[in-house]
Amino acid sequence: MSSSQPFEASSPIRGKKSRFTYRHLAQLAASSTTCPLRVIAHVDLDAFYAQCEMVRLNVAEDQPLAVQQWQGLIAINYPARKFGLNRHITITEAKKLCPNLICQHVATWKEGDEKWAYHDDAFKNIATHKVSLDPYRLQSRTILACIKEALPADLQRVEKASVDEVFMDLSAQVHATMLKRYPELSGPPPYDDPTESLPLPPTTALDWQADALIDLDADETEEEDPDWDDVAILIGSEIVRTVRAAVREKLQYTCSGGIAQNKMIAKLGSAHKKPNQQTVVRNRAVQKFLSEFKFTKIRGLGGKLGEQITTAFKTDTVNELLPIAIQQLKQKLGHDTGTWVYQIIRGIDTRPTITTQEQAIRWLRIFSADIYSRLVEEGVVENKRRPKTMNLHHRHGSQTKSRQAPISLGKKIDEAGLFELAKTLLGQIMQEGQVWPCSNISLSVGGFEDGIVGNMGIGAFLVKKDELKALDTGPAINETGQERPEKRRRTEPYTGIQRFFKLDSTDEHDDEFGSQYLSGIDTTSPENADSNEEDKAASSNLPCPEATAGKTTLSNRPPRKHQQHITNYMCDRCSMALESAEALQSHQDFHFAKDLEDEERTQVAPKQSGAIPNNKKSTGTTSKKRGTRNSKPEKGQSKLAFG
DNA sequence: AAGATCTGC
DNA sequence: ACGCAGATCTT
Repeated sequence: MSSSQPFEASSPIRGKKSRFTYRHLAQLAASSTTCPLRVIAHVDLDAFYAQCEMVRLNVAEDQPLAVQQWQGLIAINYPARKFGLNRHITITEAKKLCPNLICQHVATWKEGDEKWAYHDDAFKNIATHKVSLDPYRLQSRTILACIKEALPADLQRVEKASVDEVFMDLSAQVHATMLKRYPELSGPPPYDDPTESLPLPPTTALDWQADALIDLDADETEEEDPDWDDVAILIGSEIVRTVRAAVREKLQYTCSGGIAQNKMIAKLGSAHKKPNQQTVVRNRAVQKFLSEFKFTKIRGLGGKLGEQITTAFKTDTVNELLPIAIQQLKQKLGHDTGTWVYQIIRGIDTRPTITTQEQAIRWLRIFSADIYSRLVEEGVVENKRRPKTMNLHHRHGSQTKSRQAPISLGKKIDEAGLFELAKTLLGQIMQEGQVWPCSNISLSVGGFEDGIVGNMGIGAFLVKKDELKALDTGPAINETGQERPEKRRRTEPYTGIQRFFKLDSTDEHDDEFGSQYLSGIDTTSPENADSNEEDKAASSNLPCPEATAGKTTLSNRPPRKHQQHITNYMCDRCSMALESAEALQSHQDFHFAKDLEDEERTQVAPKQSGAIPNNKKSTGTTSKKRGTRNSKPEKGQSKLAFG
């Protein structure tokens, strides 16, 4: 239990203002990922496989039980853990330590059977049986449905993170509850100015009930009045308690919860006290909470990257990593990874998502221009090389989708054509189910072929789309009835396994294709290179048969190498890309100020804002301005940052 | 699309 | 420390 005391009721301190504004409140309603009031919960089933078996076999709650897979144990319930059992001991050791233990083998498919079943003798039939985890997946689905049922249909945002974990963005629901409980928040902001501070919450004691409450950071005191983020997270905690009670009552399962401002902290929170408890990590407690961890506990740092950091900085604790300057981190880990680590150990795990089709299309315009400029460098204009397919990747929560399409033969490749094709692919992705908010969208072209110098004349423009598509995969004859040049045909993927020419491959060296393939464009250009010498050596002068543009990288994973990283912060109003959340915020405030000015001048609220750099009707203009990859983008303009 | 590798459980 | 599955990366 927490050692902290509950808040004392006291009168509001006059003259003090909330740190939050009406804009923040509106962002909360919209579940904006950058909202400082945001409430995220992580719910984790306790020893999940073991609980599944307990429920299935209807054994007593305090009965020690382990789930067996061949000769090993893959799950131990909490009663059994009291006997010192863990996943790495043998069955015999386990039984010795806990004679009363139930060892239940997982279900298996028996050779020839039509369905999996629980076989008593499975553990000695490893040769003829195959493990089935289907029972757990089925339970997982039932539990997820139960969780969703416990939340308001119109405000819920539930994301399945794994078979036994769920993230919930409670922001919208918390917002609704706040308005109900504190009617003073419902009114319009003073002067209709969303940058106005909210009134402070009344300082009646916040009732944290039985939650494990993480102590506040050293420089914070409980005596200070709570602000709205404390209220929001408290409401979130109430919701989580309700959800857990529903799962417990309807399905018998216990789970643990973490409530915090972002996914990373929420997940650490749910693991903090188990089983059957929930932990609240208030914003004012994040630093203290985090500093006590080994950073290898943080998602994404458990593996090679964590090892790399440990080696580089001779520590595995968050505390000792905190004083390391961001430049140092960048130097040892690369620009993107360094930046990510710097932020993640400070509990910062929030990047904006793409929330509308319009916003996605604005990115696609940028990506198309970027890819086109790379293609120009590749000699696409001179028909030296030509990509055959375009691929659009998309991510919504944990769900990813991708669509690809052939790039019409015969047609000249240009920026507008690429953009149109990209939009078509986006349309296809949007046709099936939930799409927004989207945490990752990326565009690539691939399947490069060397110089097509055949007679691809005016006839190409007279062929319908569908016919072109057929030609793409069909016989090696072009639309004018001519056979394709020999060189072209030889690069077709006959086998279904893709093969690539080296960029600089020649007729004499065709047989080497694929040997030096590198996925993703080499972004380690000299002027932007990070100081990882090994990487530089590996990537310089290597062929780049695939051009990828655009990653709005998922915030809860470290960035990857060899992937171009595009500034994630784009203004909704004018498509301008900014370097940071702070920059975006002040940029938007600029819009706001300008709107007010305009309003005063004209007395009529103009809906249109000022500059729209990327929405000019001719994409050609912007692409010229952006120029080739060698020209550094101007500050404040749409900008590509290279990792 | 298929195989390889990484990661977490 | 092992076996498995899902995600991500490579080809």
